[in-house]
Amino acid sequence: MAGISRPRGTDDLLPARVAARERAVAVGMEVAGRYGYQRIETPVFEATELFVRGVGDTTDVVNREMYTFTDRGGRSLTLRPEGTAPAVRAFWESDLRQAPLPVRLAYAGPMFRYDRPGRGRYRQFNQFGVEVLGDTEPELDAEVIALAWRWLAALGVAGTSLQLNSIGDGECRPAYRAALLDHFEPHLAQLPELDQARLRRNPLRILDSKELGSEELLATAPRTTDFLCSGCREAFDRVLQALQAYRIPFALNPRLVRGLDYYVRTTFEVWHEDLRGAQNSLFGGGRYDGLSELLGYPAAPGVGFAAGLERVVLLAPEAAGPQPPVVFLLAAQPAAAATVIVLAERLRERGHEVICDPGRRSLKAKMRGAERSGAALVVILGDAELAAGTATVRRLGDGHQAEVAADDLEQQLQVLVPNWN
RNA sequence: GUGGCUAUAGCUCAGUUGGUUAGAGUGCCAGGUUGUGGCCCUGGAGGUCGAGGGUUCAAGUCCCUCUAGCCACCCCA
Repeated sequence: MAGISRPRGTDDLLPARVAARERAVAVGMEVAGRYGYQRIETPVFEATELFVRGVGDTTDVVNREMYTFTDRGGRSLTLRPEGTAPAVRAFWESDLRQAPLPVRLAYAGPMFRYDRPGRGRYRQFNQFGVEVLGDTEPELDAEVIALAWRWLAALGVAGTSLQLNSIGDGECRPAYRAALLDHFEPHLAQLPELDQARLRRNPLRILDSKELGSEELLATAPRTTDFLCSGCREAFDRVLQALQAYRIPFALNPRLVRGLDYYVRTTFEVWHEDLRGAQNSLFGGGRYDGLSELLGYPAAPGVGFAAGLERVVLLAPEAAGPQPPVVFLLAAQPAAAATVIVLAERLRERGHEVICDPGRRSLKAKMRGAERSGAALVVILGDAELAAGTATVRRLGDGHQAEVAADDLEQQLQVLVPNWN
């Protein structure tokens, strides 16, 4: 087809899919509200520096996936690739910092990453996420996970598994990193090229390698959880205990490392069996106690998660909720057109959903239109009704039909459809 | 960013070894006598066969480039 098509990796949402996504967000905000989280919105673009410093300049997100541009004032701006760094910035720039800690926040909105598109992966995608700022209590990690878990349950998403790990902090991670390097270094030459590069750039990343040549070495590699310092060890134990109290099943996954640099201690992802291969991650998150300082602010520990709404919606069963009854008002003859419009407006003012067809098409065509619109009732006005001051009301479905006084239309409609609201 | 597969009406797809005006189902519009939907019947609109080049007497069918989607990798949501 000629003409201009939408940019790669973007999508037009038709009414049914808009409704599905809005439902996912609404349910998420409702569940979050029950845990005391309040919604915020931050700009879609931010200073580029916010992500370079927050997410980390060794990450793919920053290296090659950012939509960065210079505005007319010479500032380098970036369409946000994630929501955590903006939330921390907003915390410090607003009076949230004076609120009692911890601050519990929820957000939803579009994110942008210049990645190669595929099923469940878009260049503009939507996330729902929460952040808890200003507190290091490990039970908060479990709270965030619980909230996310309940959200999926409320949407009817089944077949998920919670993958959990602790990657330590500034105190114990250097020792672990050294042990990891010791383990792989003697065999460096035999490793696939990709994994050699990983060891150089970001050693932890080798843990989620899927390269065949590394399998054996990975199986015997040291585990993050064996190197935790006492602080991290105790915190992780408390997370596990809290999750048990929440009755949330989890799978310990010592090879779960996350791609963003700011994570410490708890990391987690939720996987789904039907999302094959690369895009099996429904959402991910973790603790990021050092992020605030990376951004140049005072310390503010935090924990949170972000979920990909496109992937969640892909797995959520259709919610075919009860549709409000719709009235279809039509003119049988041109003379009734004005009256049809007047009556339609009167019903709309009272909150009813009304489709109006005062045009010149045949009655038969209009009736077919009414049928296909999904309306519950048709109101017909023509020469006969005008002369008598009445309206003909027909119930689609069973074909019941009645003549009612036009002035009394709304009340008569309620009689014909008992559960009218 | 790497490799592979795919691309024909709004949608789902046919289209035989390259050969006349490219089809079906569904959807859409209109009719089947005068003011009535669903079922049925009939008719109509709608495609520069993703875009651009090339080979050939002849290309939807073969070749190249580009674009987009899907799969695997990379990475993540």
